Amino acid sequence: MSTTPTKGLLPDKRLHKGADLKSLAIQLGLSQSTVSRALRGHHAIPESTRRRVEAAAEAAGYRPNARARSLAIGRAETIGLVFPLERLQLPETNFVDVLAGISTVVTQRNYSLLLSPFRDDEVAVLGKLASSKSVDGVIITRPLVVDPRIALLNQLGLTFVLHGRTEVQEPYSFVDTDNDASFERLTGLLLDYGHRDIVAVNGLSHFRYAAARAAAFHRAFSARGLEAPTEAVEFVSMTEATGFETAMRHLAAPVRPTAFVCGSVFQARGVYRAAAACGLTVGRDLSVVAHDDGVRGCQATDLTPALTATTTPISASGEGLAGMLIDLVEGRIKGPVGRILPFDLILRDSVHVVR
Amino acid sequence: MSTTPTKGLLPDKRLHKGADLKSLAIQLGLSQSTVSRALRGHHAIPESTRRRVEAAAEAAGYRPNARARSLAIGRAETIGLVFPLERLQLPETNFVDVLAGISTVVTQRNYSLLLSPFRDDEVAVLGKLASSKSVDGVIITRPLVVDPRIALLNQLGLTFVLHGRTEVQEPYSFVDTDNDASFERLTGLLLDYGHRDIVAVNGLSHFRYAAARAAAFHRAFSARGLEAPTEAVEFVSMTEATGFETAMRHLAAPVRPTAFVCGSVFQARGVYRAAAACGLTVGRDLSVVAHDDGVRGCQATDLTPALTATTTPISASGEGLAGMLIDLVEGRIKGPVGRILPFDLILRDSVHVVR
DNA sequence: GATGTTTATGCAAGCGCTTGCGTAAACGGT
DNA sequence: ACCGTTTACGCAAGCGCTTGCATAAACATC
Repeated sequence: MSTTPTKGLLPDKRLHKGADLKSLAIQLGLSQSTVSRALRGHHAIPESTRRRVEAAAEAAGYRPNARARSLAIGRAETIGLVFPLERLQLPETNFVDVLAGISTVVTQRNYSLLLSPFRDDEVAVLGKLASSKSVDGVIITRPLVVDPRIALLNQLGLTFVLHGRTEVQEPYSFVDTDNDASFERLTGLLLDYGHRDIVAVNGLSHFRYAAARAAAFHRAFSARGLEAPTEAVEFVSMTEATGFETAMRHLAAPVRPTAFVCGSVFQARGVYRAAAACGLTVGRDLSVVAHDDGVRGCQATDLTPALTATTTPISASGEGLAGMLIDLVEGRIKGPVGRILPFDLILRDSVHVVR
Repeated sequence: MSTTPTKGLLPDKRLHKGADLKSLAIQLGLSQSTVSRALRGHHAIPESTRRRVEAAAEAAGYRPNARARSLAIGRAETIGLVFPLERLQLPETNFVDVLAGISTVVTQRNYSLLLSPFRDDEVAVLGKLASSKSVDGVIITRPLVVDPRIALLNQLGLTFVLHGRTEVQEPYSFVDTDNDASFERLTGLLLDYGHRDIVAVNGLSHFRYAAARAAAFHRAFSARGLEAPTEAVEFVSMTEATGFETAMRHLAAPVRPTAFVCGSVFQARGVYRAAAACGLTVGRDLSVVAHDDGVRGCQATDLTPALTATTTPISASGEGLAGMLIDLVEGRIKGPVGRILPFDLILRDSVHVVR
């Protein structure tokens, strides 16, 4: 008879309440060490024993107590994702895709994912995560131009990976999309179509990506021996409303821009609305292009005319982040490392030629 | 001098690498027991000592090792959220709001949130969570009409809370929105406006909420001494496309329905499109109402005409779930308990009167 | 001053696992 | 038959915390 009482039919072995190592060892007439090693596929354990142990473990529905194991091996086999709670509350679904990518890889690699949202005090959350040792590493997001978290985390000795880049001396690992090139390409496209009075509807200037995009915007001009008009770059939030307002303001100016390059499809949608409000037809009287972060429910193709935009694999960046972080904590790779994901430019119908 | 070497300026105490209990105890000239108890605010520790210990802990940036603590107290102070990965990938942002609510409360109550997505084998995930003891309890979602997970979890002895309800004998705790009443109310509204040929665009029939809504739909008829037309309830997925198809099919039938009651704004949007395709004006030739789960980027007010719909506090259900689960695992309440969140009906312009 | 009661603190045994080191048995070579 | 070498496994010491049970000092009681 088995030591685990069988209540009724057990359609699945996983239904057993898990026993512990000790009971399993006793039941097998082996020591805990041997059982543990057999289960971990240690060498020095003959194939025959391993099989026997594995069978028994399977039958008993045994799984090592994760907390005890963590304590013993000194790793949690868990990574944390630290983010402002609002990223789950705003319309910006972008983050959710990243999250999907992260959790895919984390699960694949047999890790756990700890969600650590914060309202204001990210530093406190990071400190807590580090000192309570509940995770082996963290993913942080939305870097500022010069981001203080890099120094903090290095000092805390907490392994981390940044989603994006930042302009600091300290070493850090990251995964980012190629914002810079994307924006340069979009701007270049407009310039090559003859546009000169171009307005960049950019993100908020304290975020590094926005700063980078502004620089890229200007680079596109200089690469062609041109100079961007003054006050051509607007640093505003990533919403439809700001896209609308910004566009309205510029369309009412004495020198009306002929094109807008936007940081997101949301903003582009606002620009479309402004165009309509001004009696302009996008793709004929006004050109609009954008960087498309693949936001759900707000696709470049949903607009009329369909929006010419660059596109990046959002959930792939989540996968990249998680994979890199796990490699880092397991010591499979040595940081700092960085990875920049490419973008695609998809030409649609929102750009017209200026003669 | 302090035992923690100070590297440069420390703008924040949280920057210290956390020491452990032992060092802290030695440094204070106390035993680990006393320090531990002082930190936990145990009685039998005089105020003076407590202060001294707390100050030292704060200064050293001490936080108990979560894994060791878990092991010792036998609880993980962590709850799990088990869900199909696709819920993060589909346009359905509903789930994200629930998640936001959950993480808010989890954080507030000083717990951690473990995300456990699965691709196919939810049973395996639950079994693993249970036997590896990595969480104190789990939140499960999307109940079937008769959901086998209830029995499974009860057998595994894993505390859980269900988001929704199911028709099983076994005890379970849950938080749900008042689907039944909501659908009955919507249907009743249409009936009271004189509609009789009403089509319910419902969710897939294996989900309990869809079954409940179908029943509610019929209840509304019988409450008025009426009978629903045959094949009035369509069990389809919650997308714009199925809303469109379903509506097109019915609008092409010999007896054309005068109203649709939809399970979500997505479906309603599809119905609107179908109406347009058939040259019908919603709110004049055709009535549409829906249950609004508050999906972002697809609001009842975004449609033209604005959609009459019921609305429920989605993130509140997340908060309810997390709060209930934690109360349960801490033994503050005894299960099973259930909570049904109310809905509001908001009248807009998508309903017309049939004489 | 002997006895009972608080009050303040420490000892040490876990929690369930991993792992360095030790050892007995089996093996191989000469 | 003797002595390395594997081979297969067990012992026991942790990992860092909590907590039941002691203990010692201080105080009150008669």
